[in-house]
This record gives sequence, C-alpha cells and structure tokens, in this order.
Amino acid sequence: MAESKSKSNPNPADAPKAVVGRLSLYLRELQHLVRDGHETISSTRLGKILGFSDAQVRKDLAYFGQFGYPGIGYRCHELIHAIKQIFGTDRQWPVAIIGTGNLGRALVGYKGFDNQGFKIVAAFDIDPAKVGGAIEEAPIHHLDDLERIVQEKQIKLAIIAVPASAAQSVADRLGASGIDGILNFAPVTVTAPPNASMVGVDLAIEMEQLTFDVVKRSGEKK
Amino acid sequence: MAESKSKSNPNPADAPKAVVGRLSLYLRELQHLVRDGHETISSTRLGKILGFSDAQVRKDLAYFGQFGYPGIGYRCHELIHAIKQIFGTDRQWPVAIIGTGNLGRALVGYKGFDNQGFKIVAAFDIDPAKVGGAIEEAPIHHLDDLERIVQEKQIKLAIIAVPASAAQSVADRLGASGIDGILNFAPVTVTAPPNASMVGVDLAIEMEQLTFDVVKRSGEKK
DNA sequence: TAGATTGTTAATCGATTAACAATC
DNA sequence: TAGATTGTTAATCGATTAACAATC
Repeated sequence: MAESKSKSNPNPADAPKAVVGRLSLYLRELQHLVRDGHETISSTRLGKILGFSDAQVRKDLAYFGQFGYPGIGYRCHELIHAIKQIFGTDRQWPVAIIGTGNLGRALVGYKGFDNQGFKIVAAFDIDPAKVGGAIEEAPIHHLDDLERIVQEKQIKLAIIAVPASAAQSVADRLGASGIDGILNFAPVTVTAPPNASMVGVDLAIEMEQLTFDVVKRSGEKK
Repeated sequence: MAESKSKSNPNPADAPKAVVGRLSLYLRELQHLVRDGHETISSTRLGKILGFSDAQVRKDLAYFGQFGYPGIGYRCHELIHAIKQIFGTDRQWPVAIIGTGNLGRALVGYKGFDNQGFKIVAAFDIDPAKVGGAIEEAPIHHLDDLERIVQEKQIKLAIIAVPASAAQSVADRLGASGIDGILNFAPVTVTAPPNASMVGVDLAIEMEQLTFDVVKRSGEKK
C-alpha cells in the first residue's frame, strides 16, 4: 500500500541483464577516466568510447537514479561510487574458490578481483597432496570442510573451477553451505541451487563466438 | 541477380549476437547428450535443460538451416556437426597467446580449448627470463617475433593475457601481424584493429554481474 | 492412423533510438 | 545569455512467444 513512487522511476531490480552488463563497462571506463585525470564525462563521450549511443548511456543509468548534471555531464568520482554501491562492491567480498588446478590457481592470483572488491580467502580441493597448502594468501582446505569455513569466514560468493563432471555436485554443496552466488567456470550446464545466483563463464564458448565472427567476415570479404 | 532464395530463409550472418551465444550452449549440451547415449533431442527437451522455450530453440537453429525432423526432433550427431561447421570448429585452429603470467599460463594448459577446436601453438612475452622456455607444448617467443611466427604457423586467432596498460598496443601489433580474431582478457576497453574481430572477457565484471543479482535478491527477500 | 515435433508466420513483448523541454 | 547536456517521453526497431499447417 506504500505505493507513492513517481510513475516514471524505473526500479533497479527491473534492469535488464544487458543493462547491468553495460553498467560494469561504464564503471570500468570511469575508473580509467579518473586515472587519466578527468573530473566529468558526458553520455556522448562515454558512449563513444564504448561504442554505445548517448541515449543508451543515459537510459541505462536512469534505471538506477539521477546521477547527471544538465550542461555538465556526470562527475566521474560520484558515478563510480554510485555504481559500486549498486553492485555492492563498495565493500570487499570474501570469496571461496573450489578446485586448485591450473585455472583455479590462476584465479586466486588474479589481481583484477582484489581491485574490484573481491578477495579470495579460501581454496578447496579433494586432493590430499594439496590440502594443507596455500595459494598466495589463501589456505587450501578439504572440500569436506566447506560448510565450516564458509560460516567462519562469512563467505557469500564462490568460484567453481573443477572438472565438468564434478561441477553440479559442487554447486549443490555450495548451496547447502549457504553460498549466495556462484561463478562457474566448468564447461557444463549447471543448475543453480535454490536461493543462489549463478553466472557461467565458458572459455571455449568465448572462443567460438570469436570464430563465428571471423568465419562470417571471411565469407563476406570473399 | 542470382536472387533465387526463398524469402523466408534467414541468413546466418544476420543472426543476432544473442542467438550465436545460445548456439554455443546448444552445441555444448548436445555433446553431453551424445556422451549420455542420446540419439535425438526435441526442441522442447533441449530448451528445458537450458532454460529456453521450445520456440526459441527452433527459431535460433532456423537462422542456420533446417536441421530437424518433424515428429522426431534433431539428430544429435548431425546437429553437432552442423553447428561446428557454423563456428568453423570442425577443424583445429592454431592459437597464439600473448602474456605468460598466471592467467596466460593457465589458459595454455586449459583442456577445454583443445576439446573444442583450439590449439595453443605459441606463447609470447617480453620477459627475457621467460623467452626460450615453454608451457606445455607451446614455446615462449619474444613479442618481437610475433609477425614471423604468426606467418610461419598460419595463426589466425590470439588471446591477450597481458596487463591492461599493454593491451591496446598488443592488439595493434596483432592486427599488424594479420591476426583475424582476438580474445581479450585484459580488463580495459580495447579497440579492435581493422579487419579483426574481438571478444572481451573481464573476470571481475563477471563477478560484478553476480553480486548485482545477489544484492538484488537480498533486497527483495528482506 | 494417431502422436510427436518441426519450420514458419503473425502477435506480443521488450529494448533502443530520436527528440525535446528542463536545467546548469 | 548562449551552449551544453541531462532525464524522460514517444516512436522505432528487434527479439521472443504463441499458434498451427506440414511432416514423419
């Protein structure tokens, strides 16, 4: 019954996936702009850099609030702060990683996570030779200790970097441990546990998207 | 003037990006289905597994041809073959990787690439201590030898795994060397060289997409 | 034949773009 | 004030869904 919002005030939760994806690109670009000494940026310029229209930039941001100044544009620092709040990355999230093969180890050491608000605080494996060790600062625990460590360290996010065959069962265990979000690198369709969100990244699929474009071009140019 | 195609025959090159993305998911799922012994699959079942409608599956595939059998569904093997042809991954693509840090090394060893038609045949770095070595089977060359090796090994695809600050200049050099497609892991906006396609993967951005969902949910549930 | 399922058309839905009054 | 630029509405464009004749 507390229905008082102005009619034309899109709700952030209604933002389409595509908009949220671009929001990340805006944030990344704004951070580069600040490093280059820019105080403000217009929707036209920001769009040009990223290959979007000025209208799209403004519309996208309008889902989340009114951040701009007519005649001026957007103040970079201010907008960065606002977007980080939207993503929840104005604070640091402790993250668990499951699987310490090539990819898992590389992800633990990936500096881009730290910079953007993610800190990998624990790794898990089932190989007794690895358990007890550590990668960078993160201790490697046995997967059987997942629930305990997740509780102790208040971990809400996890990264799956195990073979495809193990991915679903790991996802289920993560759900049972109370994890809220899972980033899945295993190249397989995994059903998200109830109450958890999931994002999948398949590296071979990204390559396929590329070859499709390359093959398409070579067909046209012939 | 050889304009004889039936009017309702969508051109593969017209397929929206979203459709091509799902095509990769269909391929991946079909491969799993074959491994599980399935001969055929209906659009309804395939859609259900991936969370799409039956109509969407059929419409997506229709961009590329008529692959189904009314009353039967799609023959898995046949459809896999057709999709691989569309992506050009019915043959093996030699791939170069630039940057042999944590991520670069992990990508060279990533088995998912081999399985899907990509073989990393050369790595590049500018660190004299690394040049001359090798990762798995791939020799590490100096970046200055890029053009020569690309020609010799007929490399068409490259992966950028260098720091953000170096990404654009590496992309430019790749373009100058005649590379057709670039998969960029550096967390920065990179402009594709003329005549080359580019796909970007930003791992921190994928995590952000996840936290957005997690934050959204926690807001709703309160 | 009856049942299953496709490919395609038309209807619906959603996202992007264009335009402009309001604002600094 | 004149110039720049926003937020928002309406118009356009594109993608998804529903429905169904055709087919096995």
